Amino acid sequence: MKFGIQFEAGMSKGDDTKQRIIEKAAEMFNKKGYEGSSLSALMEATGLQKGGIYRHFTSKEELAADAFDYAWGAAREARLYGLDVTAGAIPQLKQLIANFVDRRGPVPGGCPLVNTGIDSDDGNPILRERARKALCEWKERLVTIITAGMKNAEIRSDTEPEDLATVVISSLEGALMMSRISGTNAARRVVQKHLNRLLDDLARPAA
Amino acid sequence: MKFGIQFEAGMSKGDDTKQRIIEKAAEMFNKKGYEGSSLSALMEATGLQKGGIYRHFTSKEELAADAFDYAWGAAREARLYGLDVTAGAIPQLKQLIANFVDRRGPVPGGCPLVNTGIDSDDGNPILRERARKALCEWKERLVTIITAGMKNAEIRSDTEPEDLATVVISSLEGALMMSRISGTNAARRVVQKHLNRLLDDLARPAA
Amino acid sequence: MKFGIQFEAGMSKGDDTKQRIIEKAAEMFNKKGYEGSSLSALMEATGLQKGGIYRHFTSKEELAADAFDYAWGAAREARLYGLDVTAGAIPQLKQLIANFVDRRGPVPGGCPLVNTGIDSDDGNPILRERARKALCEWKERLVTIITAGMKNAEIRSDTEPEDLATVVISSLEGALMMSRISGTNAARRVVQKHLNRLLDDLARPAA
Amino acid sequence: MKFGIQFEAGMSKGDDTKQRIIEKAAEMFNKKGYEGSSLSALMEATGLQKGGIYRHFTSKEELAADAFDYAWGAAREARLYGLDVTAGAIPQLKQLIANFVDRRGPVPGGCPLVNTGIDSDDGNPILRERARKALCEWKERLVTIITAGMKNAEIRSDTEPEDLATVVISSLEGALMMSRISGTNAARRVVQKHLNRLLDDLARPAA
DNA sequence: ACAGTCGGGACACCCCGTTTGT
DNA sequence: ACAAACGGGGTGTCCCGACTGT
Repeated sequence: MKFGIQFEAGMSKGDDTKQRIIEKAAEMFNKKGYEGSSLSALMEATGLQKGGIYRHFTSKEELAADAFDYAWGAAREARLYGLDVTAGAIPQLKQLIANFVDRRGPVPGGCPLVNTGIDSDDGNPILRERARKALCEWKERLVTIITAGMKNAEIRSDTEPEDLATVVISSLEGALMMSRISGTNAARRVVQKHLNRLLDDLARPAA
Repeated sequence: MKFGIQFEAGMSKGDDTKQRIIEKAAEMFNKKGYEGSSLSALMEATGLQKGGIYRHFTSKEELAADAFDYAWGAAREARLYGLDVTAGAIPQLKQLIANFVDRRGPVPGGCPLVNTGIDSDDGNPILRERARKALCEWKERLVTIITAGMKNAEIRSDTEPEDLATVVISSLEGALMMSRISGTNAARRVVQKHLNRLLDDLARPAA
Repeated sequence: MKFGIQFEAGMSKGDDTKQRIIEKAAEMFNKKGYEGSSLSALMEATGLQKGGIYRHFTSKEELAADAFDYAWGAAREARLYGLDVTAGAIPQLKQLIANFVDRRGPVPGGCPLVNTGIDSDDGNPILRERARKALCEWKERLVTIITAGMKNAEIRSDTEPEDLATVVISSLEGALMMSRISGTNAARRVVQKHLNRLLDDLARPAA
Repeated sequence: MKFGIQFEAGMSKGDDTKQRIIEKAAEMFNKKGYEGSSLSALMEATGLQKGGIYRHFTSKEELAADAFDYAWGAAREARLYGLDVTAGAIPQLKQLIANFVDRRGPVPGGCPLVNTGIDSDDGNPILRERARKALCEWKERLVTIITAGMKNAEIRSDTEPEDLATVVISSLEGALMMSRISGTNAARRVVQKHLNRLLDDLARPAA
């Protein structure tokens, strides 16, 4: 299964081309930002002409939106990898954290959510809205796991699911950012260790 | 006192103009990124013509570097506000966190460190290096506070100063980013609460 | 027949436009020099917009090179006009000189070879090289005629073909230059007379 | 003795500066042409600021005119070198030709007369006029020598002084141009030989 | 008076995202 | 899907006037 949005069967040649454009564009936008990505560069990357690109997208902004959906879908999938065969909320969260730290999304350039959110936080309301919604859904995903863990007494009952999800996401994304700036992945490891210990604390009954 | 880098006395008219350009540019770059900021927009913001701007900077990149120094200087100062009159490492850290959550730096558009780091993480090596160095010094600042707290037994001796600093920065910057994307400041409050509790734990003697 | 380089059949609309640009540019470059010719002026002359011009040339320098090829091709053709139906080396040379003196090349502004050579003799190595090669081929053309004349005893055997070609070209180009500066064509006539007498001398057997 | 136009005694510091500017400018204009020479480059070459230059000249065009006068004065002096101690019209002409071929004027970049004349032959009427007048005077100089040679029977009486001067100048300037384009000085030598033989012919009585 | 700073507009070349014919 | 053209905007540089301190 692909990322939901994308096609599965009956893909014509045009759809295939569109998908190829999206994949190349996703990488470019994720690495260079919206303004930093030019259609000329995309032409070279795809081997198409401008007209060939504009057949599939009415504007650069729409292309960027589709590219974001693809990139974020890929990133989300990578982060959820293996969760469906993991039992228990705490192990699932730990797995998710490990995925975040270790697995590189198929789209290089860092977390599409952060990149797009920051890149478009002035102007470009379409992208901004997509990033907002993606973040919201992503948090809900964590909340769902945490709530399930609380239901079956795996996680302390005085936990606030929303708050825990927020802390996990903040720490991870912040660590990813530090890693990118500093050029090392030390921050990711440190935060992983910290979060794992935090989860262990939550697993213990309240004192 | 200004941010150290900037002038105080003997400012000729030209220096004054240069400073005005930097301040406007810092805001623009912080909000729109490097590629998204055009000199034309800066012309309008400053009321100067191209020639008037290019007298003071040889290129957009140099201007961006100066603007970053200014913006980051302002942000750091805001985050360290009041720390010199606060006694104790733990109160200092809490004050720093509160500053981060509550005080808006004089340069709108989010944390210059994050913005610049992510914006320039491909290409633009000059900015990238400045962001890297700024992050490094910022972390060292926290490490210094933490180490001092451990020396006078205020903080548990089994704490790793580097790791704690990394966790604090990651969480805060990640929370800021979530706030920007979601449009609320809920994430900042949550992470503040979380970090304060963490610090309280570290203040207790090891069990 | 056009100037060899240019197209004759299968010209698409784009090629036609490109040719139009080249022709206008050739005149501008020949009259105003490389630095003195602006793209804006070319826009006006061609009726195209910036984008329409830059589709066909990646840079001003490339355009200048194409324009030189065109202008020189036209000039050379004008100078060789009628030579193919002229019998004998001496008459051919006289015809060539007359062409030089009387026929205006289709590209106004003087001899493209001289203009380009002098205009680009510092910097602009591409143009400089084209001018150098053009001059070399031009001289060879004269040498070929002279050598043929010597072979069939039309020209004295103690003639140095290279030297004679050099003298002819120097005198003609120098005269053209004097004409341009002084605003009259007296110099051209004088040099024509001089060269014709020189050729007559060479036609006579050595004393 | 300097070139007449320039100062000899009572030069204040300002005049000295002005002269320094002129010398640098003369070289730049001679090498790069009017449009290709920027005041910024001249600032760097002279070590002065814009204001420092514009104190002495009201515009770039006036500066170019003064620079031309200087460059041409220097070139003319070089070409006339030693003529005052040479006896006889034919030896004087040969000396002049030799000077042209061998002596490099103190201002690099080729013959200022040709450069300026061609560079300014559209637009820039001031420069154009100066070049025209300089060429006229230069030819008169040769005519004077030739006429004197005819008066004392050194040169054949059926010679047209104007025509001979035109031929000499055309050949020499044309040869200089060929040398510059081809990068060798072969053309200059060839034309020198040719002109010397021509002068020898004129020295013999008419047959 | 005069060297030098500062700023002003205009324009350079180049490239952008977009639309159109086909 | 492409080739062509369109406008407009990008950064950078130009030449020059006006102001500033000496």
